[in-house]
Amino acid sequence: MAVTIKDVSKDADVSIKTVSRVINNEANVAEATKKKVLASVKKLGFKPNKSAQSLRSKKSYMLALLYDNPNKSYLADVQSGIFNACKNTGYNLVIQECDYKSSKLKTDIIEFVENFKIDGLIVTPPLSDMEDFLEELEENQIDYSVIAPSTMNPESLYVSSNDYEAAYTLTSEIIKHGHKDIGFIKGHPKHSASHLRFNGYLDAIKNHGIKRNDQWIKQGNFSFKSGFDAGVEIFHSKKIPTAIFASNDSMAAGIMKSAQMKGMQVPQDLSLAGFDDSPIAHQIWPALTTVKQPVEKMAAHAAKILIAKFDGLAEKTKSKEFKSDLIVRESLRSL
Amino acid sequence: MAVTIKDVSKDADVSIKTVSRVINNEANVAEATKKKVLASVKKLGFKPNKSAQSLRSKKSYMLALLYDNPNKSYLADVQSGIFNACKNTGYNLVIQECDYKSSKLKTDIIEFVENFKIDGLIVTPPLSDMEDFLEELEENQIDYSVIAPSTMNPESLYVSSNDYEAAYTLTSEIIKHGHKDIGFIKGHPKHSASHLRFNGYLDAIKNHGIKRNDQWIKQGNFSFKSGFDAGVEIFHSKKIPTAIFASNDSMAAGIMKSAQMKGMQVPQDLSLAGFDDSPIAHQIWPALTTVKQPVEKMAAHAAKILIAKFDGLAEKTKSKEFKSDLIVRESLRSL
DNA sequence: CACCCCATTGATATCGTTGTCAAAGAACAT
DNA sequence: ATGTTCTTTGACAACGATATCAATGGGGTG
Repeated sequence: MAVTIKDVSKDADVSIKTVSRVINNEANVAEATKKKVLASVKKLGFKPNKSAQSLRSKKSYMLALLYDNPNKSYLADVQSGIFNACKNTGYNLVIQECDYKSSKLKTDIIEFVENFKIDGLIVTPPLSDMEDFLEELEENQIDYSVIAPSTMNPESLYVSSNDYEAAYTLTSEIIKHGHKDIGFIKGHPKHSASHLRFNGYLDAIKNHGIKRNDQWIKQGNFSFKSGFDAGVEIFHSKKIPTAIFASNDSMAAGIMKSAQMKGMQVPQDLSLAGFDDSPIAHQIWPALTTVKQPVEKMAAHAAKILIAKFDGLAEKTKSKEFKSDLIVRESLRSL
Repeated sequence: MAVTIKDVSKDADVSIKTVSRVINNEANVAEATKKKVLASVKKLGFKPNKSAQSLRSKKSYMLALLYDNPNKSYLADVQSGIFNACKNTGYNLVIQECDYKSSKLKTDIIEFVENFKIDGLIVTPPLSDMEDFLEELEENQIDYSVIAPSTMNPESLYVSSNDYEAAYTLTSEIIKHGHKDIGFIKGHPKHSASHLRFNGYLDAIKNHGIKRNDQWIKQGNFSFKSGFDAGVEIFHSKKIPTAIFASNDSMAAGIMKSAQMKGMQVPQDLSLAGFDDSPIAHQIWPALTTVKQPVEKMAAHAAKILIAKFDGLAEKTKSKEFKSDLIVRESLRSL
């Protein structure tokens, strides 16, 4: 049989409430008592029973990750980050796949949270961009932390990245390499990152005196196929750009494939850039110039601020914007 | 406040124990009583409190997925499969990253299971190949279900795939395309799938009267880089094979990159085949000939048989071997 | 010295289920 | 009619923690 709080209280010769106070770090416990209790805890190897804690305190010590069909490597990174943040905190991670288009989304999630007494949610794009969904959570007093939200409410918990600046920088880099005819593939319209990246691109070409050419600007949805299709379309134009900036790496890889199938060489005939630095960026040849976001760190931080809130340490850990790094690889050449 | 079993018992005018009997589908409840209770349950929208159930019955209604740094898309597929199997069963999924090399692995996992009262584990490679680890689980009476185990113990719960046959078939297909000089990149030595695939290759060439050439057989570890390195090595040989079969797609992509960097064209100068049909297989050009395993279905089945065991339906859902599909794409050409 | 205050501690109720065990009543055999 | 067995049901304890609130005692104040 496992060690219970009762065993500890007997061993340390105090009441069970005092043991409870110690393991919960409550105030007003004499230093000597605390030491005595902690010694017994260690000696007996006592671990509080989660179910009992949960039942009494209405907390489950579980966070849930909400996602909707993201890029697989993105998901893995996010998970990994959260996982590391949870380590040694007593919290655990439950994953929950959602369908952002479902009309039952809100009720399903709320029911899930109530049913499992989930303490808090970590919300990823595109769910993070659904204002009404987040509002619903607030109305139901569900705590959450958002990764890459579209509007950064200073009241709420979030982590964001500098998508706009990074896209601006990358576009400038392409221009510095001598390119003037630069196409752009937009990301999934429901992701706020898509618009940020697009605006970064637009402002960068504008500030460098380059006119926007809508023939070279295509709508994608972050999938490989949408990039491939966009590439096929662009390569049908009379004039072909010398460089294309895709809003993520999968789409850039799609363009590369469509270019190569047309007999074009990257980067000799076409320079390419992506975004995210997902595994495929360096697993193809030539490797993609791209922007690396610290996804794992961001996810870890999202978890940390949520846990900090529960533990009343909100002051120490706050919402934060993370910086991305430009990674220049072979797919971009100088003209 | 949420509806409790007490509310239901009052509404249905029975004791709480009877309500408990009904919601747990216990025997010896009169049909009329059962109906009455179920009506109240529905009317009040009663959902049993997981924490209380868990505390009293020592079950958590949680499965844990154990994995160690797998291919990201594999992980996502496995998760997705388990997730679907859990839907509407009342079980949920917790994920647990492990380090198979850690000396504390066993104790860590056992502690984790006890701490969170995890009902059962789903074990993926390479953990599924560690006999002593699985034995330790049995000794501690921890229920588990294994994905792709190295030895298929009919007593235990597992799902497997026909790695050997698939590798044999794929190799035969390469031979049918006229290749006689066929290299092979082995997978991670701790994964039983690596050996199965290698043996499938070996037997296929042998049965077709082709002699094994160890210069073209390299040890990899399933990573892109290990494939790349193996490619570099092989292309340094005096004689270069006309085709290479890599034990997974990442390594095949690595070889492709190293070939392309050397100025070789795939499949004109070299045919390639991979295994797994991971996203990269069709995101590069030429797309990889490969073998597709129904990973999601396998994972779902692994979860199902575990849950069936808990619910006493073991007879209905059993361990099972899944068949893989050969997918021939452009990376393989006829000589 | 009497008084109050505050820090510390503990006895006991409580969370919402399931487990134990016994009672009540129906069914059947003697 | 009586005894035996089986089905159905409920009263109450138990799971292992936290919450409430009152008791204790040391220290400061007038």
